[in-house]
Parts: sequence; structure tokens; C-alpha cells
Amino acid sequence: MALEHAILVSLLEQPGSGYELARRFDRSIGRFWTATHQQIYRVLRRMEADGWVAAEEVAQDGRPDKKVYSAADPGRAALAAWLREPVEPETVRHELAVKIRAAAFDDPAALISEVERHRESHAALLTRYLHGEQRDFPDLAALDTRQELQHVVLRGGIEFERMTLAWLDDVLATLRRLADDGRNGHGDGDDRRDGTGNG
Amino acid sequence: MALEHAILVSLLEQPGSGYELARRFDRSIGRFWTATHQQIYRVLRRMEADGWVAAEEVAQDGRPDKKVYSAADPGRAALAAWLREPVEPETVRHELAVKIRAAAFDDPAALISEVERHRESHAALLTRYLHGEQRDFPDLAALDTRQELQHVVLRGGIEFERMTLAWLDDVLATLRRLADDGRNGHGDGDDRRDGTGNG
DNA sequence: ATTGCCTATGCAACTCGTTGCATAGCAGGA
DNA sequence: TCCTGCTATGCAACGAGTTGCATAGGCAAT
Repeated sequence: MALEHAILVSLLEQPGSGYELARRFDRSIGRFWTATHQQIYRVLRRMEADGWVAAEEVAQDGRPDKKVYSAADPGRAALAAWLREPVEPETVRHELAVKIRAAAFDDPAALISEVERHRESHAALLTRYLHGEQRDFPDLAALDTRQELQHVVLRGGIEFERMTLAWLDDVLATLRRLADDGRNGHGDGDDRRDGTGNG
Repeated sequence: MALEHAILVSLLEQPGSGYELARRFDRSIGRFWTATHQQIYRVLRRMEADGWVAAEEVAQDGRPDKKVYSAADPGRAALAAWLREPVEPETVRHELAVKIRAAAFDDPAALISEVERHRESHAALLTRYLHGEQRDFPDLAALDTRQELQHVVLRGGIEFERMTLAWLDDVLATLRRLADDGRNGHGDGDDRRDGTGNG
């Protein structure tokens, strides 16, 4: 589990309340790690009990009080230890890939609008990344260590989105070709009901 | 949840027992959807109760009996309905990205061997994909619908691994540069304890 | 003979993650 | 005035996923 570690990184970058962390996870951090406010509050309580973070009650006016957390030394040490541990292989859950293979047993054309929606959303995310890059890293020649590392992660996000867009275009072209083939009659076995698959 | 749907696709491609499905999930399917045998057995029982799959006891000699499942019509219908539903945005869990940002608060050099390990494992997976492509799709001009769709998913896997390899090289170059900078003294703020991050 | 591995299925306990709801004060608009 | 929405935290219940263990026969190697 790395939610603790993602929270520690976020608190080291900037102390904040559970609520603020939840919003960060909705924004920048959520691009590589997601979490709901429930998870965050629960984990923060555990981390406080373990001494990984320190909490300070802050009264605000016009707003409810908040508990501002910051990373404590044991948390820092735990993060450093985790850095040196090999990480387990990421478990992949690629729903769209399942759908694409599923389309062979139904109608490939039925997937086109879904893939188009995904394409739009990835294109929008790429645009946000590129804007974020210009805003947060205007001078790439003058970055400190923290920014260098944030930027290399962002570059990964950008390349991932570019790759994904190109692949989704490939998928769309394939689905459209199969849909045309189907209409022109020489569809060969896209809807067989026997079990002669090649698992 | 899409585990049911992934199982249905696999059973449509080829009927099989829970055990066989578990092995498929360890191999080809596991590249885009992971599951343990426990999950698979549990879900198969539920799907059988719902009429999505049909089970047949098969006696074997020299081995324990097995229950061979195949997709039933209600399952097919459920799969078709799911295909037409918009899928929720994939939740991302990119542990290595968390580690890279965490390295700013520790020693960037400590991450190098870990990133190298990841690079090796992605390189190995790319090789397996390319071999699998040659084995399963020797003649790209003569694919039926099912194979076309399996191949476009495989192309996605191949492009993902290529992109990842290039990015990991970028990460390694960045980490090595920061490690050198650190040794030569002009490391500027890689270990600050204030909170001036740009969350 | 014993050890270890493979096929094949399953229970029990646990953690992780999600969803719905609750509280509570304040701000802004219809 | 009521409704909506934001900040801020939390409980309770559920579902998904993991881990450890159990059973049980057969196979191969030491």
C-alpha cells in the first residue's frame, strides 16, 4: 500500500488538512494516485497514531476549524525506507482493453462512440498537462531538485497521453474498418457461437 | 466492476475451469486485467447462480475433476449491455511516480537501482509481446474480427511498453544528473523542510 | 520414503476502497 | 426564505481484493 506514502509526499511538499489533501488528490496527485476523502481521513488518523504526521488544530473564521497535518520525522524515515524497498508489479485494470476484446462477440461498431469519448477525455487531459507544464515550469533551465522530479513525472504523463491518443486512433480505425466489413457482407465469424477460440 | 466481463470474454474465447481461467489471468489476460484464483472462483459461482455461465463437471484421469464453464446467453447479453455503457474513468495507481516525487525529500540516487529493475522488467515484457505477436499473428493480412481486435489490444500493450521504456530512460538520466549535482555540491534545496511546494 | 511441485477447488479472515449519509456553519443567488 | 453549494470532518455498511491455509490425488526427483 502506498496511500500513506503518497500522503507523506504531499504533506512534505505542503502541509495541509485532510480536506485539502482530498482536493489535491482530485487534482495533480490524482493523476497518478487516486483517493477519496474517506480513505484520506482514515489513513491520516492511523498515521497520526503512528507518529508519522503531526496535527495542529487551526481555527478559521467564517469556516469550520481544520486539522493541519505535516510530515513528522518518523514519517520521513518510513518514506525513505519505502523508497529503498522494491515495489511490487503494478496491477493493471484496463477496462477498455476488455471491452475491445469483448466487441468480437457483439458488434464492434457499438464501441466506437465509447472509444471516441475516451479519446476526447485523453486529449483534454493532455492539454491540461501541457498548460500545467507552461504554468509551473516556465524556465526549464532553472529547476531545483524537487521541480526536476515533478517535471520528469509530468513528462511521463504527457508521453502516456500522447501514446494513448495515437493508440485510440488506431483502435477507432480498426473498429470502423471492421464495421464496414460487417456491412459489406464479408464479415467472417465475428459472431460465431461455438467455442473455437484461441485462448 | 469488470471482472465478470473479463471472465465472460475469456470463456467466449475458450471455455475452461476456474483453475484454467486463473492461469489465463496470470498470462495473456493478466496483462490488462489481474485476478487471483480466489476472486475467480467466487465470481464464477455468482455468475453460475445468475445464469451467466453454464458449468459442466468433467472427470479426468490422473487429475482431480474440474468444472468447465462456458458463457451462457444471459451472460452474452450482459456483456453486450456492458459494452454499450460508458465506462468510468480508470483509477490510476502509479507507485513509481509517487516514489520519484518522494525522492526529492530523500536521496534521488537511492531510486536508481529500483528504476533500473523496472526498466528491465518492462524490456522483458516488450520482448514477450513481440514474440507473442509473431507467434499468434504471423499473417497480419489474414485476420478475422476476433484476431483483429486481439491484435489492436496487443499493439496498445507494445506501444505502452515502448513509451514506458523511453520514459524510464528519461527518469534514469534525470536521477543520475541530480545525483551528480548532489555530489558536486551545487544541490540547491533538495532537502528543504519548509512547505513552499506547488501542490 | 520423503520432499516438493502441479492440478483443482474452496473456506476464513482480513485489508482496501467505495458509497451513502450526517453534522454544522457560512455564503450567495432565486 | 429557501435552496444550493462550499468547507471540514466523520460514521456505518458494503463490496472488492488479498493472504493464509486446507484438502486431495498424482507425478517426479532425491
